[in-house]
This record gives sequence, C-alpha cells and structure tokens, in this order.
Amino acid sequence: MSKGLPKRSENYSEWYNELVKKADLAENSAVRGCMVIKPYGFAIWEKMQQELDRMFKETGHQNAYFPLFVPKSLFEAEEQNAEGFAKECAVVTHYRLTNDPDNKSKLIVDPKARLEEELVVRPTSEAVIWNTYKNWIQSYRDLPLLINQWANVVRWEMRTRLFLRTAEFLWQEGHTAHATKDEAITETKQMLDVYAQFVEEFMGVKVLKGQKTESEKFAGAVDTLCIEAMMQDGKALQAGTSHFLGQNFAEAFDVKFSNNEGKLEYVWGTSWGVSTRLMGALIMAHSDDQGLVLPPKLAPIQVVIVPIFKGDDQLKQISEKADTITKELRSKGISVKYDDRSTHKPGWKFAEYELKGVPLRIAIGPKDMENGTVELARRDTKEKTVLQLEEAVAKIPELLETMQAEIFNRSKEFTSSNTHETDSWDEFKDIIENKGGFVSAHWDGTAETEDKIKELTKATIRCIPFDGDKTSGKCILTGNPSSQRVIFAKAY
RNA sequence: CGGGGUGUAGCACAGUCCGGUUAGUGUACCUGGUUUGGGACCAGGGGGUCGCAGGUUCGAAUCCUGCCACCCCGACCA
Repeated sequence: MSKGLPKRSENYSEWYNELVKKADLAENSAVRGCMVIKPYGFAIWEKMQQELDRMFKETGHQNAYFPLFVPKSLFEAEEQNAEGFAKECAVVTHYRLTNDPDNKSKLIVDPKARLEEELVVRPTSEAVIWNTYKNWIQSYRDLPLLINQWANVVRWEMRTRLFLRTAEFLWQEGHTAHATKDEAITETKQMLDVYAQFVEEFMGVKVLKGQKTESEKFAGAVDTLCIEAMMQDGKALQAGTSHFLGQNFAEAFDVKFSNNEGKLEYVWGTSWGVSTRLMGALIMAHSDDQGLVLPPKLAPIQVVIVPIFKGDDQLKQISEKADTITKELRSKGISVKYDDRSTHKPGWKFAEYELKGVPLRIAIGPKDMENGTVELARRDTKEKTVLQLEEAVAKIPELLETMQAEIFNRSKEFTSSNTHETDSWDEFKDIIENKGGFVSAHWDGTAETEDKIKELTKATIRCIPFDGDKTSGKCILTGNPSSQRVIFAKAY
C-alpha cells in the first residue's frame, strides 16, 4: 500500500478515484466501463443489501429473479421506455463462436449463428417483468403484486467512474402492480420513504425528497420521485428513484384484472431502485484526506484492535487481553478484528485502518498492560482517549451509536449550510459557479427554461422538493410566474 | 462519440525527442537479523512478452501504421 491520497481540496475527483482503489473497494477491469468490486467493497454493499432487503420484506415485498436478456420485441413494447434506453443498450446478436479459418488459434463470431431475434441485455427489467405479470394477474385477488429483484443491469455509458457510473452495475429493482391508482401512488411514496430512511439512518447521508421534472423523469413513468444527496464538493447525487408508472406498462403488455364487479381494468404499476451508486454516495459524503469514514452501521469491521509489543511474550499477554475484549464486544453484536501481525508496525496499521474507515481503533501496549488501560481512537473525529479497559468496552456500543448520529448530523448541517435561496439570476450563477451546493429558486415550469438554465450554468433541476417553499414567485431566468421553488445543482 | 493525455516489475515513475552492451529508480515482495506508543532499519535476493498486432532496420521500449485500455475535458446518463 503506497502512502498518501490526493487532497480533496486540490482535486476532488482524483481523491475519489484513488480512495476507491486504495481502500480496496473496487478497481477497473479488463472490460471497458466495468468494475471489479473487491471483497472489502463488496462487504459494504452486502451490508446495504441486508438492510434494504429487510426493509423491503417488512413492507410486504418478495424477491424473485427475471432473465438478463430481453427479446427486442418485448423491449420495444413500451415505447417511451424503449426510446429512453435505446442509445445505451448492449445487444446479443449471435449465440456461437467458431474457429477462425484464417487463424486456428483465434475465435470469431460464427456468422451462421445469428439469432432470429436479437436479445437486449437489460438496462432495466420492466419489459420482461410486465410480460410475466400478464400471466400472473387475472383478478383483483392477485393484487397487489409486490416483487423485488437483486440483479445486474447494463447501460452502455460513454464515460464511467467506479461506483458512480459503470456500464454494468448491481442494483435492486422493485416492480409492483396494484388495483387502484391511489394504491400505486402510495406504494411509490412508501418506497421513496424506505430509501430515504435507509440512506439517512444507515448511510448517515442527508437526503432531499422530491419529484423529478418532466424532462428528468424515468422514461415510461408518469411521475418519478427521487432522493438527492449532496456530496462534499457541493454536487448533487441522485441516490434513489421511485416511479409511479400509471397504466403505461399494463397497457403496453396488456395486463388486466377483473375487479370485484367482474369488469376488466388495466393494473397500476410502480418501480423503484437503488444501485451500487450508493457506494459512491457513501464514500463521497463522509470521507477525508486520510481515507474512508464509514458509518458504524455499514462498516464491515467496527472495531480493530492493534497490539503494540516487543517480543512474543509481550504479544502473548496482550493477545489474551485482546481476546477477552473481542469476545465481549462480539457478544454485543459488534464486529471486531484483532490484527496481531508482526509483519507491520503499529503506525502502519493505524494508517491502514484509517484508510479503510474502521470506526474505532483500540491500541494496547505495554503501558496499558501496566495500567489496565487501552487507547481508544475514533475514525471520524480522530479523537484519542486513554480509558480503563472495562470502561472502554462498556462505552463502545454507545460510542458507535453516537458516531453514527454525528456522522449523519454533519451531513445534515453540510447540506443545509450549502443550500442557498435566491431570486437574483446573477447570484444564482455565482452560487452555482463558485460556491456549489443546492440552490432553491423559482422556475416557470417549462422544459425550455430548464434547458436554457442547464446550458448557461450546467445546473439541472434536481427535484421539486416535497417540503420546500410553496409560495409563488417569479422564475429566476424568465421572470414568468412560478408556483414554488425548486432545487438546482450541478449533478453527478 | 469529439478534443487532450497516458500505457515500461504488484504500485508510482525515469529512459522514448536523437534506435546500439545485461532496461533502471522508488516502493511493494522473498530470506536473515535488529525493531515495534503514528506508514522501521541493515544485508542479501527474486520479479519485465517495455499495452497488443503488424511494419521499417544489421539492431526497436525508442521510428511508422492499426488496434486496445485507462485518465482528464465536453455531449449522454442512475
């Protein structure tokens, strides 16, 4: 492991790229735009999955799995959706390779093995799933249908960045069908709340809930709700979306049900997803120039114990203490690692675990053995205290909770102190260009104005916030009437 | 997909302009020893299709052509 990370203040994006690699989260692969998620990074993703999966199940959803490939004819059935993704689809056209007649050691795509119908590698699964739902739904008694799947999807991106935008990524996609419009809308909101709760409570990242504008919404949806988070460089990151699909997919795939009066109606749909992009949000929201800062609830290792010793005898004594601490903490459900390697010096280990964002570090050395103490260090504040061993162990569960809460509070304060309200176009431009963060401003509601603002400032409307200022005013750009403020920002 | 840059040991780089012994440095790695309260030190050692494929040449990391990958800036997007 080489020393040092670029400074956030000097080059934020380089800092991010290096951090992802040096903290062993992920790396680029031999495949363009696709990443290898390394064990430590995947451990964090697994923790996210675990919590989300629990929350989905608590709200009545079941997991299932649908195919990776979508026949082109199915894919194009819902036109808006198909058009929205057409430009970034990987397509399977052949099913066999064969030896190159000109060079026996090489393989070529067998021209005789062309598929009759091309298969689209799913950029999202609405098409296959709704095509299946057609067979699953006959009566109102089959509704609601509440399904989630954990899967990989492919979107052929021009420019990729580890976790934030990769050609293949992992996500979950919920797809539900309902008898009434109201029920589907309620589901859409409920799942947005689940996401917001997860991101705030477990990831410790403050989010803003709102609705996407017409031009930013999911192709094929009636409405798209979203949560937006602010990164340390002031840019916005869309952390999750929940779509009210109306009857668009039901009509496209002919999914009807008999209501309790025996009349046929189209079902109402929703879909919602979060992806490995959340890893990017987690990294960018809290980490510093020393490395990752992980909220305790998602840290694969919550406490690391580092012995400081001379010789085997001393190590043996310290190890006995460490074992006691480990057992006691584990019995409280805390994950602990004891790093007794003699191949690295303590200072090296300190730096290493800071890079990897381990929330708490316990150091035990000869002085501690004499005094019955340990040194306890917090990753987020770098605060170090020497405590009696029993006191330290007793304090840790509570301290982890405190850290979790404080990490969230810092994110919350950062977001609010970097959210500015303005009615002046000059000030708007100045904030977007020089300060960054969110800008709350009036907008006349037209796509033309939205585009124009994007062209002039690179800022987009991140959302029409639910709990924003609902008073009317004049559009920041055109001066036309506006019914409420919306949130502008530069975005990832 | 456009503009720019980079590809040499696990990683970070020098060497390339101006072709010429055995391709070098730091770090990491292996062995032995001394060390251990914030990224240890000494000694010895191993590791290279110089991104890939062609070409020019007596001779190519170096020159030419094509391709691939990655990074930065744009357009597109979760």
